[in-house]
Amino acid sequence: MAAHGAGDGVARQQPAPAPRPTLSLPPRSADGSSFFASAAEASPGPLALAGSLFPDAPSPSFQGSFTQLLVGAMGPPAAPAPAPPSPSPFALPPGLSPTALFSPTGNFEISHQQALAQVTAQAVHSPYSMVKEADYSLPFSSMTTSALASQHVNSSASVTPTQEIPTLPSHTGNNNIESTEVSQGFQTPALTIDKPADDGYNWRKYGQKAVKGGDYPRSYYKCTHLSCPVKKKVERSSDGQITQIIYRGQHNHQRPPKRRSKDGGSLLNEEDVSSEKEDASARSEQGSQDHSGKFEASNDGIAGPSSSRRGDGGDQLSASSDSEDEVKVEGGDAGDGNANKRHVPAPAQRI
DNA sequence: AGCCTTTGACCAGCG
DNA sequence: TCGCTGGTCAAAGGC
Repeated sequence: MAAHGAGDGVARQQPAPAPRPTLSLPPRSADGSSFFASAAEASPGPLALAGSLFPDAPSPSFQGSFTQLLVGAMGPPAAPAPAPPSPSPFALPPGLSPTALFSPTGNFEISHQQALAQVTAQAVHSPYSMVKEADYSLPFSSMTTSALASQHVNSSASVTPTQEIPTLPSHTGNNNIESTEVSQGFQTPALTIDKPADDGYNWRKYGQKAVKGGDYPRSYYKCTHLSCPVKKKVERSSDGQITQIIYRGQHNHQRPPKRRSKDGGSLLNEEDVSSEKEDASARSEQGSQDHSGKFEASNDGIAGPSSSRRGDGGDQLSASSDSEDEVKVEGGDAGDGNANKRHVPAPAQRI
């Protein structure tokens, strides 16, 4: 109720033509019914998934931009570590040492600061730590990088790529995909930009709502690509910093070719090109990770004036699976950076 | 001119 | 069955 505001100046009259299908994406998206998971088949599992995420993470291109991210995985001292199936559920990118994120045992060995330090250093390349929500509930002690990141970020404020991880290829051939959420925890920049994450895709915000558990409104974004079903939810902290990003679905297209690299400068060129190539091939095997693996810092994730945002036409997936993948990305900075649910009493009220 | 963001309302699922 | 919450739609406005 409160959230749903009561009166608005816009008296929205609905002719109520026809009951809209739950997920039906209007004209823009063709099938709106379910999130495809074609890629799902290809994905071996979280591990592979993660691994594929950062295939070539360490790339010079990153330097300029991604500063933040990462760290999310560092949890408070006593991480529950529900004993995941395997010691380290996630394959980290070459450049990133696992220890920075998790200890082999599942516990976090390093202290915040340490981790931070390492992470920071490495974060530049690969920011993520993925956690399967289902498996763990890592309380991300946020803050960590944020401060740090913020510094970096500040320099390139407008560029802040925030977190990326477009859509994981899918999470694996999981059986219970229903609500499986892979959460990747990493911190986000202290930046407060509207564009939550520039993963190279263009997103359109289609909604915002104050969720109960969260203090702040959660924003809903859709990939603007024609028939791309990918959506993402972005939660922010009081500062406006992104605390969590949940990707849902997989891109059935490649990243938009052109992306202005204003500040970040280096992002796409090389990667883009190569990524596209890889994409094609990779897609068959991995789904759509390619993008995931690359972090591009571009400031215009969404409103990129330059390229034609829509209509690349790349839809080939047969969207036919109901598996919805949700990938969580946490960027926290809020003190509570709790991964899954933070119990925040006050449901932020929207002004 | 077109796209994106904002924002209230509607709808469905769940407890 | 009712109420709550989350998710999505769609009009209006802005860039």
